[in-house]
Amino acid sequence: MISAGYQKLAEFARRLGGLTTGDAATFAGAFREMKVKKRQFIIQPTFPANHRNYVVSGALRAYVVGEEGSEHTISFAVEDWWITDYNSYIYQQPATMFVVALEDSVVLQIDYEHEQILKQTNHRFESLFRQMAERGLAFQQRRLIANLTLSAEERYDHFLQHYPQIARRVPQYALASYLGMTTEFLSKIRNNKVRKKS
Amino acid sequence: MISAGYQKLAEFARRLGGLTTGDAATFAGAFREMKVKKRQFIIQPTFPANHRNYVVSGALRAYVVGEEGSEHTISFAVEDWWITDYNSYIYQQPATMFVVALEDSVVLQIDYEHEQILKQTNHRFESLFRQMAERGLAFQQRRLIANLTLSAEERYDHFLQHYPQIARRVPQYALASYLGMTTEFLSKIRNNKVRKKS
DNA sequence: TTGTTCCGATGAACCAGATTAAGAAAAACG
DNA sequence: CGTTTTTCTTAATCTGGTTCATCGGAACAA
Repeated sequence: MISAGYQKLAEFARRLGGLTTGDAATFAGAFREMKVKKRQFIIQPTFPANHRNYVVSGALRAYVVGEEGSEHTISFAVEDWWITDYNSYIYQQPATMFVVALEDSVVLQIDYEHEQILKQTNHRFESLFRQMAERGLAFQQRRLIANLTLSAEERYDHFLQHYPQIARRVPQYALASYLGMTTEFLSKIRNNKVRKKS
Repeated sequence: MISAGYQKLAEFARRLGGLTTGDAATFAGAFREMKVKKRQFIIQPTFPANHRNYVVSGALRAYVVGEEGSEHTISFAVEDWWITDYNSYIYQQPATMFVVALEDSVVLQIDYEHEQILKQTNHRFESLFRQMAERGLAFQQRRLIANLTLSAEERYDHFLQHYPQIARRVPQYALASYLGMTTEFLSKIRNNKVRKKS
């Protein structure tokens, strides 16, 4: 009996990559399951990020720490999302991010070498990874636009609109640092304590 | 006699994708050359971005226009770089960006359908596009970190360090809006008119 | 159960960077 | 060329968001 996690991942591969059931199973089979406790790290600076992680359940957060010690959230991942220090993973260089579990979670990990083999053995796997990267890139670009274009309050509203589940689920300090503002200010926005125009 | 532009693109494909000389020529052959005059647009909102553009010479700029009419530069592209409205291109939806030439330029364009055919016909082409997307994603992530982590002045210094040629080449208003600040403030930074700490 | 540590709320003082307005310099153009 | 348009500079003023400091509650450990 295959775990529910592997089935979710296989379904993901079938949906996005158009893989056959057999190929999807092969794909998922290259991953190994890992349980992560709340507050446990799966990626830390200095060490290279050796895995790409598919989230089966729970929630994780990637962040960097600035000069003065302030944390800046780079990404969240909940069920059916992916997370890693992408820059570290693809270039196989030391990570600059932390990736930590916000809740007890289950992830499926593939390591760099296995991923290379997968991509070489089947054109469709290669295509799947390409699509994941392209979607990630498009996502990042949309986020960048939001950051450049919107005010703090608008960024929060925008996030709420697009990811209401996540906004409710992650701690406020994590969301604030994702949106590029302080916890205090997000608190004020949430409680409507910000002077509005007119 | 093949134009110098096609040779540059073929060289790019050989270098990044590890293509044979023959494959690289096939790859480059799927593109068509286009001359773009300064101030000419190659992508505009409403129309879908039908092409991925490789810059042979010149410089281009992608930007969005916010509510109130302010421009925000999303990316620059000079020789040997790529540019398009990625979100529009991969999902084949109406563009939200403008892409305009900052100088008279020459670009090589491939349209969406031709790209799909390329990817299907040769695993190595698929792999090349995957790598381009991955690098783009890693690049975006580094930029996001810089935006979240650094002050306006630090962002400028950081950019200068990494892309001194571009900083000198593009108009100041374009650079300022790329770095997420006003032209006026960038002017102050450049002329050391910003109050420094101690 | 009682510390202890973490997390969010609130308010006052402060500041990095925006806005506004005007002119100077440089580039485009006929 | 000279003229027109675009780009850059400077300075005064203003503001969205930060910083700092304090408090209350919830989660957590022992």
